[in-house]
Amino acid sequence: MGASLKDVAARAGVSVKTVSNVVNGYTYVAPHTREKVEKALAELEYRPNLSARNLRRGRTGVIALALPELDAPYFAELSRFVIDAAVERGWTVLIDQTDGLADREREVLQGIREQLIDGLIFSPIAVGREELAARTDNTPLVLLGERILDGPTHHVAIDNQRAAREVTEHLISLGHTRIGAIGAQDSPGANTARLRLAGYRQALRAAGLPYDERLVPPTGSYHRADGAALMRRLLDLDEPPQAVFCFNDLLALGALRTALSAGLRVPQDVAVAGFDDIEDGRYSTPTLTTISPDKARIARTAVELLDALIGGTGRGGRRADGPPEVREVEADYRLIVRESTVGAGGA
Amino acid sequence: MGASLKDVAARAGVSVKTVSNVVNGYTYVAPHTREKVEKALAELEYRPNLSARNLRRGRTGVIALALPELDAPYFAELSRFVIDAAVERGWTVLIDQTDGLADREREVLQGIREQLIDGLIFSPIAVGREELAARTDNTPLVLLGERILDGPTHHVAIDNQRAAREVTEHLISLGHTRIGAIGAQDSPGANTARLRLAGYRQALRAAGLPYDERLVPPTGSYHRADGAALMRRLLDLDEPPQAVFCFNDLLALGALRTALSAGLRVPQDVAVAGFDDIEDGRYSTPTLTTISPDKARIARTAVELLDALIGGTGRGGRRADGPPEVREVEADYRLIVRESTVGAGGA
DNA sequence: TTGAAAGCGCTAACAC
DNA sequence: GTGTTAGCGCTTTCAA
Repeated sequence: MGASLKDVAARAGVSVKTVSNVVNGYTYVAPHTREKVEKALAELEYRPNLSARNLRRGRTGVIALALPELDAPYFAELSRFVIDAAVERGWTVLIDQTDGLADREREVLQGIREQLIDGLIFSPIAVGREELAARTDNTPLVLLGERILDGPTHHVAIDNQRAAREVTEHLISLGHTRIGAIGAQDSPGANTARLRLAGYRQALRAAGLPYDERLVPPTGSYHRADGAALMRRLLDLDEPPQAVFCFNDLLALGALRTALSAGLRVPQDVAVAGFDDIEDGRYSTPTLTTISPDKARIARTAVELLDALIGGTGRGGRRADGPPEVREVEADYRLIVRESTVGAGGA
Repeated sequence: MGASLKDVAARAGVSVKTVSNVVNGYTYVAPHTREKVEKALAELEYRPNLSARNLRRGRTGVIALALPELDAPYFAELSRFVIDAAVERGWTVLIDQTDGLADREREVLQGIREQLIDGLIFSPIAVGREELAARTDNTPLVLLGERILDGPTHHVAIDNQRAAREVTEHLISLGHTRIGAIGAQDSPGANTARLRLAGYRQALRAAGLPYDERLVPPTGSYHRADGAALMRRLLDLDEPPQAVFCFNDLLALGALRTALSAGLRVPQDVAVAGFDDIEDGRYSTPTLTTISPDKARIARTAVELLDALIGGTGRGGRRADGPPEVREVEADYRLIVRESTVGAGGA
């Protein structure tokens, strides 16, 4: 173990407190003393022991980011922004990967890492309203990417239903009347799926189009493989859809692959739209029409909210104002129309 | 702040030590006592304070994973495996995003989070041999994805040069004689780039093909946009290449996009190969020929190595055997031939 | 089998 | 300006 404050104090011939003062940048240290201390600090290569500091301060400067899968591009992109925002405010981020498993998510809520983390940013998949309400751990929590409930939990999300409606309306405006959807889910927690499906149905209804269950095959997960498999099913129907709205870009990229390798032209033979605006969709051929949530904004807002809840900065400072009133922040999004729905010459 | 051992002890009418024994699952606690204590534990919803435990034990159960960008698919996929492997062994993982910046990487090496983490897995980009050697912090370290040097640093990597040679040989075997490369870098740290370029040149030389600098434009970073821009440059040459080896899949996907939207057929007009085998390349059209490093294996090996270096498990156990002799682990990889070099009918 | 008490390294109230 | 000291919550000898 490295040198402690005591060691440094002994070497510099001063008290522990003085060394602490220097280390923490307090004023009122005589220049001469400061110099001596800094010399000792350097010679001994002093590094503060964070465990001790945390124990004393009652906070760790660490927040946890719990999400389903780090390797799903949407979450990877989001994480990058969350970490950026957190680091900017002096926090260190610890990652918890739940794989969308209900048990793991429950563990996260009950605070496996409690006392190690000062706060938690959590993107739930499987867990629903009841479990959130049943939470006993009182580590500050901000929910991400979902409007789970109107309960007592702070969260930041886009309006999934409205966004889904807009995508569907876009497809309808293109003249399509037979529009499939990939991404419906049965599981109880699946809130995103439910909202996006609701938006899709809403748009159909408004346009006087029928809702055909065969065009909305359910899926267990949201990976490319699922999109590819379900697209195949849709194309095998007697009357395949003219357009397909996928509930995320991964599904859409899988669907795209299936359509293209079946020899279909996209969007001429079948149009495809996604959701999330991951970078892949900006470079696929054709490029992907999608909903683009303001990820940087979502991440920043979540961190700021959490920061306010914890009541200070990761560096140990204290906030004057109390916890914020706002508990539900709605983030912006944009519909981005690209080649997969409006063509472009190529492919 | 929650209940402490002392609170529990008071409530159960026993000493702190006894509660500690129960919490830590020690033997030799009378059943009756244990019962009492467990009751108190439950009633008070006791959660151990990790800062205190860490301070006492001298370890935190936390390791850091430092990498350039969480949103680059290769690193996202790798992270997922590193976290999986770490959690399996009782470690919690904290993420450090360096953006490939030399300064940030240096900070990582000097141990910004020292005393908070028991070990570090680091995927360097900018930093080179000297800086690694100059490291003073002695937190156990395992390097990832690079064979930086034959110095004193443990690492796990694939043979980049050999893999690059194999890809190039594959392109040559297809009859191409004018083969470009995208991904060369000038910066001093850029070891991956150097190794992959060396492999490329080696293959050309072995086949008696000339090395043409115009076919190897340098790049600052490894994103899709860079691949797209450089591909445009290659296509604008008087004699554009018949095939292009991109030093990672992101560059390749960008290059693919440029080629396709220029109306070229891939691989008929120009073949494209990548490196990393990220999932995007398995669903792009055409699918991407690439080098597939065994990421799960790399991650697991790195965690095991680190675990051994630290000398115990994250749960606080102790290892009997000393640190391992092996310092350089070479991971497996495979060349995966897909449509972007050998066609397939589609596109 | 259980208890008392020291001390991990640090911060902060208080004294000088 | 600087020093003394208590104690954060936990583990761990050492005694009982």
